[in-house]
Amino acid sequence: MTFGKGCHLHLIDGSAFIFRAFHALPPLTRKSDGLPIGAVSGFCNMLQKYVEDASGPDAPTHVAVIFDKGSHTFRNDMYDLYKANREEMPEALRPQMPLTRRATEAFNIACKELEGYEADDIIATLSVQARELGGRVTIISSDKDLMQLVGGGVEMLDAMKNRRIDVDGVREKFGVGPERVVDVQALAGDSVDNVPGAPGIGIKTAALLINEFGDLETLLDRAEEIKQPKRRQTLIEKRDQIELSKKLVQLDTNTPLDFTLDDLEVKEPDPDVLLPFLAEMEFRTLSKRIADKLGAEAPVIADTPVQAAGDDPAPEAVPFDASAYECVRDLETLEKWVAAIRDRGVVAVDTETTGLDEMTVDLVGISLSTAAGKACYIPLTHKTGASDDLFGGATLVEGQIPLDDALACLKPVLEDDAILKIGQNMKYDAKIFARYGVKVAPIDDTMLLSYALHAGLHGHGMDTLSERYLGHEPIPIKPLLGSGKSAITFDFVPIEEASAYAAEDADITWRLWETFKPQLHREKVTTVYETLERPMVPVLAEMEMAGVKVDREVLSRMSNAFAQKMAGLEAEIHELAGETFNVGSPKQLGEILFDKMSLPGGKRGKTGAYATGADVLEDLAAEGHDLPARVLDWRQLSKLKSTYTDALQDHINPETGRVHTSYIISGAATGRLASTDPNLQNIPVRSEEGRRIREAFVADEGKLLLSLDYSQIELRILAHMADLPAMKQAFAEGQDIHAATASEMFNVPLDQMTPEIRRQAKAINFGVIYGISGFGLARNLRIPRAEAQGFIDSYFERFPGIKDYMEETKAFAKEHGFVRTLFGRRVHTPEINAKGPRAGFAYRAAINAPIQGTAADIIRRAMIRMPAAIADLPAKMLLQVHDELIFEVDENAVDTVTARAREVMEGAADPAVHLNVKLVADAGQGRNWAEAH
DNA sequence: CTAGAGCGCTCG
DNA sequence: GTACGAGCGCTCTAGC
Repeated sequence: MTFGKGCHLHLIDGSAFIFRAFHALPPLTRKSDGLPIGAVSGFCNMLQKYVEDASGPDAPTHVAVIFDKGSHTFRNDMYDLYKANREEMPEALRPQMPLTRRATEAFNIACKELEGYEADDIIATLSVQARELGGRVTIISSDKDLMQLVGGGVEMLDAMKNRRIDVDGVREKFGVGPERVVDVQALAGDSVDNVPGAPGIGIKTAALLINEFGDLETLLDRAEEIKQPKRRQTLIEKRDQIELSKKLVQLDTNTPLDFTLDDLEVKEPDPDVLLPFLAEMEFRTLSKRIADKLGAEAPVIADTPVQAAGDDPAPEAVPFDASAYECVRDLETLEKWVAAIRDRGVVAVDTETTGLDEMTVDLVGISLSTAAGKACYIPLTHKTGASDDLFGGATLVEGQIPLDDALACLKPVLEDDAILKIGQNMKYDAKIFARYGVKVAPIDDTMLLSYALHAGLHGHGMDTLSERYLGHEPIPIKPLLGSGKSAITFDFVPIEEASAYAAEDADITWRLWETFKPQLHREKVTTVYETLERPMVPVLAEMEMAGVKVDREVLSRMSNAFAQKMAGLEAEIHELAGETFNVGSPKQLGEILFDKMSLPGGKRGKTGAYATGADVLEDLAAEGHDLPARVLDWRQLSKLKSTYTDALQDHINPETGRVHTSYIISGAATGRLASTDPNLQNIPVRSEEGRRIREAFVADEGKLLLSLDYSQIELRILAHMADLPAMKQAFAEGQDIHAATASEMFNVPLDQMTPEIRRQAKAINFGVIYGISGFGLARNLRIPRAEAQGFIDSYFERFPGIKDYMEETKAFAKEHGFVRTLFGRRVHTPEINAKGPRAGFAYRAAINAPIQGTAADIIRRAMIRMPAAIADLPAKMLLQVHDELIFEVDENAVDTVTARAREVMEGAADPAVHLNVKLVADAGQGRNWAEAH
């Protein structure tokens, strides 16, 4: 059939399909030989789904899958940095690229690519040709670069979200019509493709400008007329760069194709070609399904696994469907769910609450899921009426199971040892349930599964995971709750909407569990998950619920004292400046220092503002300038007041009189915890004035605070891992490690050590842990770079194991894309093979991660064993600060607890790892944290 | 008013 | 252009 009026051309962006498939699926391999095949599998499934969906009245008459070919295109000739910061193709994906071409042909769909051109250019050319012949075009892609083609019978279809994008859709995305999209892109640039654009101008501003001036050329010609000085300057100065950007984003509609639209006519797949291909790939489920469709016999695929048995197949994709969720509004229905859970032995659980602070919020509803697509929501305390009316304006919505009845019904399964409860960030839900008298156990946590598998690759929030691994964008909570002043709490969300949202969360959690759990074995992180991640949940939940007592009076007094001092300093600063300004504004301060007073060294950062960091001000103060010296004092007080004495008071729980932080288990890529709301891991200690904040952290009456901290744990780990005999011996002899290092490096006997030499050695020791560089050390010690490099060279000479460790670690990271701690924790370093400064960052992070991560593993092991070790004593573990644990202990039991805790901490590496350096924990005690430290 | 970016500072 | 890993408060700007 000749292409013409009435024809409908579908153009599929093949690369997008492949990458989507690759990232959405676990790393599947072909059973017979282990060839990575996940992307091909996903690609075939997507093609199959496409073919099924594409039938019907709006079916295409012509279709092609378009691929990129080669990494060098004509755009690189215009701009050699085009797509320069693209990550390299993952190793597992490379061999799959040709297979996806074969797959396309096996489905009997035209498969097109052209050396030196991107798929987008071919798509552009074909779209224009089809339009000129009076046909319609649907581009199956979500790539915004293709939006310039929309209009005049050309539309886009985002296959993942199943959303059509027409001219209005483009307008929504870019603020201009398709014909002006390239103008907006030329201004806004694109960090993914490394299109420079105009710095400081994003899509919103670009659209505004284009709409005002009509098009890019007019805008650039009349740039003088722009009112905002910064924009005007940017557009005038960066004109060449903007014009180049336009050429980069403008698609080529005249690519030299060696085929015509007529060649793309839709053809039925040939079973004799397609089925053998699927058999070769060993896609059992898919070949069966397609064989049924084509009315042919499914090919027999031999089952010759090379991998361990118990290797689960990828979960079959069940589409997300909110209408399939059940809203449970009576006890009989809930009992049916409970029976189903008992039958299944496992359930995904999620709670909905009135806020985010587990210690104060109320339970609003519970959702459950027992299979992909099968989920329910149990509304419990949804209300209606005025949410701010404290006098009964809000009333409970009818048709909800009474809270106590529902909990009584669920409690037996939630506490049943034989039933696994899955959650996403289960610590949150477990704490909520605990407050309602339900002790949830045993558990799995999809957030922690992802963390064990993917630390360093991406975040582990549900939205990220769902989009990445399920290809599904969860219902956002924003539209339900609103924002700002008008925001409501979840109990005022209508049950219908709440139900769809909440049940979906449980459904997603279930599917993530199905996706991740089988991968633990394959990726060899089962032990990490089971001994370092999951057991942290109950331990941290206990610590967080215990909280630490904070004396409001102490903070309040300090706050007043700080305020007075600050007022005095502020007056002095204004006096010295000769005008009043906001001392807290780095921008205004910079202008005073470097413009008005013309002090030396005014360096501007990337936003054009002067840098006024402590290092800059210290240099100026050292030259005898009073104003920067006063500002430094003011800043210190300001920090202490706002972040600590003031903000901390707001975190005192009125019921407990204590501060309950929240630890994020998957917060740091290295295995460290992070503390939030409030962060109790950065309470001041280094300055005398700051340290006094710790006096406000107190023990309850009759008790003391006890602190144990690992002495030099990271250097000890380094000495072990890099095998540094001199350092190991110094530790064995209990020497001052920095002095010993200095002695070794500078040939100074210990009894002649000076503080200055020791200080330098200390800086170098830390530098090594951080992935040392001459530049970094020079800046830290404020010495010339060459001198710093000399220090490093002699360090490497005296401790040759260091160099080997660094080289081996780097090589391992480059080969595998991750590094490991002594306990097997993986920390991914995806940028290690990048180009430019990013590689440097990745390299230093790779050096540091095994050291910092091993220390994190060790204290986690100690924390997990601690509750049992002190169970019979009147003591509670309250806080962790990376290498320190803080307890609250009855006065008369302090010595016993110290001994027990020390034993656990010092033996925490055993028996999994035998360190050839001993671990030492120092202890301190007192009425408050300042005394105990 | 609200959201987000950037800066600066706190800790191990 | 750089030391590694985090969280949070303030200012400033853009946009509703």
